Amino acid sequence: MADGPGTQGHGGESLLYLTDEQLRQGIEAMFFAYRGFTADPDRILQSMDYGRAHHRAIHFINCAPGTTVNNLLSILGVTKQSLNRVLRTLIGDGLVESRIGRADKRERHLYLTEAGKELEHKLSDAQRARMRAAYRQVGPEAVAGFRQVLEAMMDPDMHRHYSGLREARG
Amino acid sequence: MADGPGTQGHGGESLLYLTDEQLRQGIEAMFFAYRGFTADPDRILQSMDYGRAHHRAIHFINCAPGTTVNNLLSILGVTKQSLNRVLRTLIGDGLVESRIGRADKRERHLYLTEAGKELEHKLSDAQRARMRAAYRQVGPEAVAGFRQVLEAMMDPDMHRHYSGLREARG
DNA sequence: ATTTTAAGTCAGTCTTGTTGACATTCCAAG
DNA sequence: CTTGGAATGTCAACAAGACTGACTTAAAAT
Repeated sequence: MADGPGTQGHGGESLLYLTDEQLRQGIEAMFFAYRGFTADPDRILQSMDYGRAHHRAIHFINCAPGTTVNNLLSILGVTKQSLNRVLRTLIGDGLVESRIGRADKRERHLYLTEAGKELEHKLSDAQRARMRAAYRQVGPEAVAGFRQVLEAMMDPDMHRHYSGLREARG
Repeated sequence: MADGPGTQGHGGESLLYLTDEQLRQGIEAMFFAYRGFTADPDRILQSMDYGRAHHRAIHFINCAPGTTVNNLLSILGVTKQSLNRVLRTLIGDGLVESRIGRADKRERHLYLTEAGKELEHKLSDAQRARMRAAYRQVGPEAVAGFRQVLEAMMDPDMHRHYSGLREARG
């Protein structure tokens, strides 16, 4: 506990970046940044009676068209009851289409309709705009470091989903 | 829309890190990483009938002892009513002390009690452990980049709070 | 034929956000 | 001094979105 600089038992390189104070700053930065990260889509969603839950569903259905409910469940890390409430409204509003699987008729495969794709674009454009501005401001090396830290912070299960989605897209 | 590589209008340096696909990956990484980021404290809190909101309040009261309710409000970005419910349980459980301001008797100044400090340590130790593991894994340059991107992603208001807290601690 | 799996539903609870109404305190203009 | 805002904080009621648990239906696997 309460590690100071140099108490890591290593030697040689500077370990200043591992002090409790540095870690605390990282924690706060993560907190404030995540708020900024979700702020723009949240504003759009609020004006149409949707919430962040709808955004997440739309995002991952768009990434992996034809995904099953079960698969989406494990990516989002929520219960099926919780997801189902969201999905029901999205299907009812004609943003998502649910097709019965032809191989396994128990499964429902999820797709965005044209209206769904339109909303997805609106939301991700807003989010990407902020991300792009930040990326452009700091340059490619900082972005590479950013991504490395984020990946290292994920739970192994989440990292599996993350790389899975990346590979599926090439 | 749908920027490809090199459509930024700049020239020279590689802008591959600004493609829509790269930005999309950054968005997903942020989503999954934030879940990991909060997972450990969430587990601790769940076992004691508290939630993430309690954690946030405790964290920032610890950073800025004697802060007023109003100040905490603007940092956390919630309504005073929402914060008040959380604060009431924390005060009732003896983790936070609320002292009436001597200059302005409308204000309440907030402090952690010994029990409050104990819980704060437990929570931040868990969160720092994950952060430290990630930091150690990727090295100081990546960490510097991580912090740069996070700062660039914050809303200006949030960035003000963030630097404010940093300066207050030296 | 039985069991397991995928999906959906209904009911109830909890956390945490919201708005609205209200009490207290401060301060400044009359 | 008094009175009328403005600021601060509290109480009450409600909504979104997460959770659990029990249950149904249909299809697949054994």
